[in-house]
Amino acid sequence: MWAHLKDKSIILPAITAEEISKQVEPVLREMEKVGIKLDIDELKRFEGDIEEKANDLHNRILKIADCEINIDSPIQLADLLFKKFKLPTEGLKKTKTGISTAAGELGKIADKHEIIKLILEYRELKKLLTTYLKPLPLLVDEDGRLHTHYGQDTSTGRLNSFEPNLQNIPIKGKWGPKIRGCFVAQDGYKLISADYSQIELRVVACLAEDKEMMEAFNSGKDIHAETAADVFDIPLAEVSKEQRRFAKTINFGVLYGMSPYGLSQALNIPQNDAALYIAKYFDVYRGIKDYVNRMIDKAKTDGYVETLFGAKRELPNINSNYRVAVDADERIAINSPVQGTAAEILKLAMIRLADQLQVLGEKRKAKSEKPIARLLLTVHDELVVEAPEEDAEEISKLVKETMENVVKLCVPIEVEVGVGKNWAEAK
DNA sequence: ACAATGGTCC
DNA sequence: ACTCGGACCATTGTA
Repeated sequence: MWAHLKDKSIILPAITAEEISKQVEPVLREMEKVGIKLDIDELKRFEGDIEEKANDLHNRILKIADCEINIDSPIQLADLLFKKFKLPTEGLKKTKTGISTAAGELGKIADKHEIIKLILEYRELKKLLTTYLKPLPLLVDEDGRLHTHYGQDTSTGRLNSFEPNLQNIPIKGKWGPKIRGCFVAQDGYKLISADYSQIELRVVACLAEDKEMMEAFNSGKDIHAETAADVFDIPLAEVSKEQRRFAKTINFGVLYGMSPYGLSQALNIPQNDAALYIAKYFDVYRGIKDYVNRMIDKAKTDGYVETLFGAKRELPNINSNYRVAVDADERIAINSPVQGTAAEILKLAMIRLADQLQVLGEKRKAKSEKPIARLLLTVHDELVVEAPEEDAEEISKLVKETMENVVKLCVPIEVEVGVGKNWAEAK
């Protein structure tokens, strides 16, 4: 499917998707066994702080509600907001059971009643408590380390993490970095975080062989600003914050098979405007437009699409009579090769890195008893490594080099590395 | 036990 | 009326 790419600037190792999955397997098992240290004392302190705040919010909400409802029940909450308080439901999404109380919907009526802000804040804290702060300490071993399990049974080839999932540890908001900061290096060690910069956009630029997007990656540092300049047809220096934000959303939207409606929702603009931006985007990035059409055609003809290393994704509904099902499969056809190829690049990097760290460990064995650097975590486009303090800077360079050179695409692959005592600091 | 709802991450 | 890719997990409420 991608054979035509391979005789150009792209250089891929001779390995199949199947073989990548097989070879990454022992790497995953070792990472599970090693685990990552959790600073339980620190986590408990945050738990106490947040529990107190959540309780306070809970009390204030019930006082305003002036009745005994369960705030955690969307049904009861909707009754309170839309029946008792008669808040406007116009423009709010509906669910099978009534009016949606999802954060995005409540945000739309946040200025209609003081209780909304309290509910949103309560929800945020409750989430942190029940999903992270309370359960995680129960799962650490006698050495204070947390051992996730990694799987590969996803539809795109990405890795998944469970019991516990360490791929959705908070990072945003006031508390995110504090919680991530509780994932720490063991004594005498540092954590190295290395993440691919815009890997999926770089991949699609290459799969699509889009001249303009390749140029953006080759020339500029800030791809979203470059895209804004291209789409709004202005010099890079004149791109406003707003325009960059738009461009960023469109760039992401492309990877997901965005519709005018989806973009209008994401940007909170009229659907007509969104349609115009998309049209302009595809006008500028002709190659991307062609890629989208090629993937849909391919799916309709063959019933599947595939990644750069040949992992297939079946699309059983692509020729169905139900438009929603067809639309859904079309979006998958657009996204899967991109997401899947990015996943393959990361897994390949893990295989290579594990290998190099192994070699390094053997060399060092003579001099020191200390285990050398070890791979701890993988989060889709990021790797977390634990290395002896004195080696951390050197190892971080090795990690970066390895990740950047595991394949050669038509645009440079860039990896951002950071070193720190904990996961938050390393990012 | 399971569906529905909601929320965290990339 | 509804709509954007891929995961995991908590809670409610029903079966």
